[in-house]
Amino acid sequence: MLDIKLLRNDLTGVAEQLKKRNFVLDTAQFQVLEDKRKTLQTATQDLQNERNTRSKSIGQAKAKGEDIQPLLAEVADLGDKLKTGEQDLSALQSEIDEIVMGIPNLLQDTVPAGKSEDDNVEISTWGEKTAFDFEPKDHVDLGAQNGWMDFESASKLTGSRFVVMRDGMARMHRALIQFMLDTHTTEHGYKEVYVPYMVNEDSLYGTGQLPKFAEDLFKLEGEQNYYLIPTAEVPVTNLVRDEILNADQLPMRYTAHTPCFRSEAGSYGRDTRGLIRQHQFEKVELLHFVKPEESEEALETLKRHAEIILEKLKLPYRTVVLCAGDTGFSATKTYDLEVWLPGQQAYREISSCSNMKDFQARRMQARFRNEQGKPELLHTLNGSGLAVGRTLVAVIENYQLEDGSIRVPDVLQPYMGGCTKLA
RNA sequence: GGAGAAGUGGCCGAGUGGCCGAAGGCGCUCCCCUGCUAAGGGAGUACAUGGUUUAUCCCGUGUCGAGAGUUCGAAUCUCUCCUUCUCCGCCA
Repeated sequence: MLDIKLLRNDLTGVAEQLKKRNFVLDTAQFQVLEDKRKTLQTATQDLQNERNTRSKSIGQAKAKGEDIQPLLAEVADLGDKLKTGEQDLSALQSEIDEIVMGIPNLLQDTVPAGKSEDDNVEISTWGEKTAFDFEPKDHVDLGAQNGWMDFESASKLTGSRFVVMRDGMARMHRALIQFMLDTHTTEHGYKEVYVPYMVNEDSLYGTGQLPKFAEDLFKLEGEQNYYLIPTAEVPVTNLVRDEILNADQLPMRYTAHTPCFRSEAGSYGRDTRGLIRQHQFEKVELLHFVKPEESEEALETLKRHAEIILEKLKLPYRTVVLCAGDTGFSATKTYDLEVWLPGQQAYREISSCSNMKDFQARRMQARFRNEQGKPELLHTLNGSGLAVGRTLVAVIENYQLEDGSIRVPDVLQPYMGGCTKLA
């Protein structure tokens, strides 16, 4: 969430900046609620003050053995007045909170204008689009051999947008996870964490999936109100919720492999073929917790760590910076890595790296002790390093041979017992 | 799942209705003393938030696991919930 003080002091400025996102902030409504809040809060606190002062004098009088009956009579009607005041204030406060929680983050100046993904700006490319002297197949056709990728069985077991993988494909999928984690922990300085795949509502509020994006989540039945995680970002970022870290603990870098569960409501008909858009997929996530002045550079570092995975796998890709209209709710700036898929003759998103600055930290009260010894909100960043299922798609499409067999990338061979080819 | 105990500041820990935002200790910061080391003395040190402020200061409000209640007044009493620990049971 945004800083409420910023909204109070510069409401029109904030509204102006949000236009870049096509987000319309009802400033008049906010102003009215804020004015009411100010009056009501001051009045209520005055009443509380009066109650406290009087109660104190009753205590003192009683201690001296004086008659407190007259004093009690004076306070008689205070309680009711106070109660209504407190209730009204808390109702008003929730109304304001709901509005503030629904406001997206402000964008960095370097984010290009634009409405949709068509306006994203390419900033770099790596590798040549893989050339074939035959007609390359897409991953669904390649995966159909030997039952490597079996969508029919998955739909029998569960439904659409799931997959069963077998044999070498399942092994390569697992190898990718190990390879990514090992690279990040041994070469990029990340700490590996294992976290719950179900989280409570507080965690989802902390990272911003709630209250606005509940329809994207799988909620479990039962009394606990747990949700399946849509990304490791949720449990890992919430590790610092309500914590005050020492400055020397920053920067903190975590990597985690988790499955991710997404309802994909609203994406009916999109990417229905193959592995691209599933209800359940694996992801290796990268997270940084940093001091505010370090976060913009940290985004470059994090993005680079994700790029290196693609380069080690020798997969051609490009990096784009998302335009204003395509940048996610909590982010100030996002880079997407898009890998080349010969089967689709297109670049497809395989990693998304974002700097949330203090937007999540404020919701979570995630802080560190600064040089003055005062708690200060830290900045959070996260990115995929990488989405495993889509990486598998990229590997098999780019490494396919004419007979449908698939070469194993050099860096994966040690993770597959030296296997060099899936056939 | 059954029985019991407990949750207080960065940490440990006292506190059973008013003088408690909270003793004491540890840690940390500043100062003094001490010609190394070791040790000693003094002061300060929770968070959020409202008013005011560039910021501090100041004044107020809220917060002792969470929520509700009793009361003029709750860390303290009552209820519900959550979490942790111990013992028993079950179990990958």
